[in-house]
Amino acid sequence: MNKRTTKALLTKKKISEAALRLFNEKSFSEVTVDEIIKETNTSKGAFYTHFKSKHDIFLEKFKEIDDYYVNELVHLIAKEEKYADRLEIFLRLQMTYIEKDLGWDVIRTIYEVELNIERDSFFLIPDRPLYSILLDIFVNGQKNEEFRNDLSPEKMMDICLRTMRGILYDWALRKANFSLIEEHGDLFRVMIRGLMK
Amino acid sequence: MNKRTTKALLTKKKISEAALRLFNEKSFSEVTVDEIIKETNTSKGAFYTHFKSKHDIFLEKFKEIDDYYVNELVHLIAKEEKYADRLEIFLRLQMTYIEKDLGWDVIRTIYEVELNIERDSFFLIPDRPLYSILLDIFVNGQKNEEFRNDLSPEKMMDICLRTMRGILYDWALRKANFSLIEEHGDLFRVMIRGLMK
DNA sequence: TAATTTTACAGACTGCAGTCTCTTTGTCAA
DNA sequence: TTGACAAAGAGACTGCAGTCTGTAAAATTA
Repeated sequence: MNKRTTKALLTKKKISEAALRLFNEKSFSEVTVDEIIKETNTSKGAFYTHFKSKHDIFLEKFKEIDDYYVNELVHLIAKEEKYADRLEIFLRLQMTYIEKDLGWDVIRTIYEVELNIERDSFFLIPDRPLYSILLDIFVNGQKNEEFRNDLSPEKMMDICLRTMRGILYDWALRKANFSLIEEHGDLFRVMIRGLMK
Repeated sequence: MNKRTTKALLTKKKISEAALRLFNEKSFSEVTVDEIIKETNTSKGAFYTHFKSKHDIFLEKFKEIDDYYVNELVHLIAKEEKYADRLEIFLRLQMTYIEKDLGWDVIRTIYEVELNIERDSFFLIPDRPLYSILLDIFVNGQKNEEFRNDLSPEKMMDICLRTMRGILYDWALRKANFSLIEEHGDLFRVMIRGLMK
């Protein structure tokens, strides 16, 4: 780690922290890049050497949190015997995390940005830990004779992901005017019932 | 209808038609407002007296199509005896219409724009015919003892809408790299199974 | 029919994300 | 040590959606 890299990393950190703080104080769309660089005494050049876009700075942090948190969840569900229970608890913890820690504006922004054509998608990265956790549940839940086996585990994971995206999209759309924690259960229980033997 | 109004309506139509043609030729995001007004020999002033935004011109047409088509669907499903069958057929026809007639870019654009905070949402308008059709199915399907009755029809409609949004969001996200017509069945059958007695 | 008001429209202007070019300064090979 | 190179950063510039102000002509009122 030489002098130049150290300084560069510091600049990146400075920009990232200021930006995230501002996103939090206002909302993502109300913060401008000019504001961020003014606040940090940097420049457009500095900003765009470190981040591909204004969204990128946001997604980078999100990835970090997402990975960390999802990995934590694995341990919390591992003690459940039934995979259907693991799934239910996992989904509940996810929704709780999203509602309490991430919040509405974060989800709204991510779901909006993911549909931008120019940018590369985060949801489509195949090795998100979220995907392997779900797949594991369905593979083993089928072996355990809990889930139907006329659908492949991959198919079931797709169904589950689409259902999650549906409620999260709706939550973002409605500006969080219902509680994810309270309402996710109805939808997911219907889905799980449809997936069981 | 006086002279001024007639001319204004003509201008609006001219802009709308040119814009929709261009959106179709390229894609929504590749067409600029400047291009539209140049093509139609009009001006920013003209454009923005008739449309609230570039998205608006698009949504206006979409509403029209949506209403027309959804109203048509009512008749096509009315002959089915079982409400669960009505629901399944309705969903299949919807997905077919979306995949064949609307296309991926239209759905992508709408789902993206709906998450914009500044604009008023189309999905949240309570009297979309889509909503009354679904509600009718659940109300009568419950009376008919087909669907479970520990969930209100409104709740069931929410579940159904969220599931639809989930698959459509995913389809838009994946740039239509799977066929809605072929794949919607797995998801919706799981949902319907979860909703049945 | 003259005076006043309204409105469709023209086009200059603003705000913002993102790009491009140029400069400075640290790094590395000889 | 020095000369070539690379990479961090500065800031002017571009492209685009949307706003603002001014104007001509139609509609309305007197």
